Amino acid sequence: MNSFFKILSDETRLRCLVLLFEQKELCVCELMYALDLPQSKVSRHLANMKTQEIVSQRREEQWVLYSINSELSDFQLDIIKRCVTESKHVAIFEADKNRLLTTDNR
Amino acid sequence: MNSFFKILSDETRLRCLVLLFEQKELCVCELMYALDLPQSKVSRHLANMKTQEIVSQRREEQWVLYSINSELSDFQLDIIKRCVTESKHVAIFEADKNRLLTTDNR
DNA sequence: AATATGCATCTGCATATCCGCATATAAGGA
DNA sequence: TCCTTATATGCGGATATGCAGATGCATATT
Repeated sequence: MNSFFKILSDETRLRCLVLLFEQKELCVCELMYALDLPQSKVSRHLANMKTQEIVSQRREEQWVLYSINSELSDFQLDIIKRCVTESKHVAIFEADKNRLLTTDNR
Repeated sequence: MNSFFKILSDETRLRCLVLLFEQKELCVCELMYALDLPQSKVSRHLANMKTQEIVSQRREEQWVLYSINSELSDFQLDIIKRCVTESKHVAIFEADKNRLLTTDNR
């Protein structure tokens, strides 16, 4: 149970999850633009979450699309949903969403 | 937001919070019996959570009674509640509760 | 072929976190 | 005052975590 919170305890990972929850699928480059963070940093955290089976990957042409793992437990999903709700009152998350919408999609 | 998850990401702290949520107030020695962990470890994590204003303290004679801070945000409280629900399906948390009930109260 | 792009991974480093042990402090009672 | 119990904390060591930058590699694109 606490290992799931370890994932959420890093700001970068939490920001990724909030975006992924709302957007279904995002590639690494979309996430790095939205979060305004270096590619290696974003990629590393996604890899981490993939290992912990919090997100899934699928390749489409040159992009790797990440999404929330559809097999998360109700518990995990409830917590993420609650974070998404909460994120609407938190500036950094709103800024992420704005940047995401104003980038050319890939 | 993620700093709250950092608190929950440690198993000892999470176990403390689940017990505190259900029992209103517990002293350090009750918690160390329930969790079966050394006093310094329990005390240190409680001090940590007090600094982060997740729990409160009050002294009663020789005991220091800890409780969930009554000023937590709805968000924080929702998450903890969800953990308490989840904990009913997780062995280690149930074991904690059993030990707590079978110790002489202080 | 040469170049660009998207992504993953390794290295080296700094810092944070957690722990046990020993000791300090505080309250209560003999 | 001395002892016991309850709690807090300083210290040192082990481990974990996070980061930037470089590199590798596969797949476009020209």
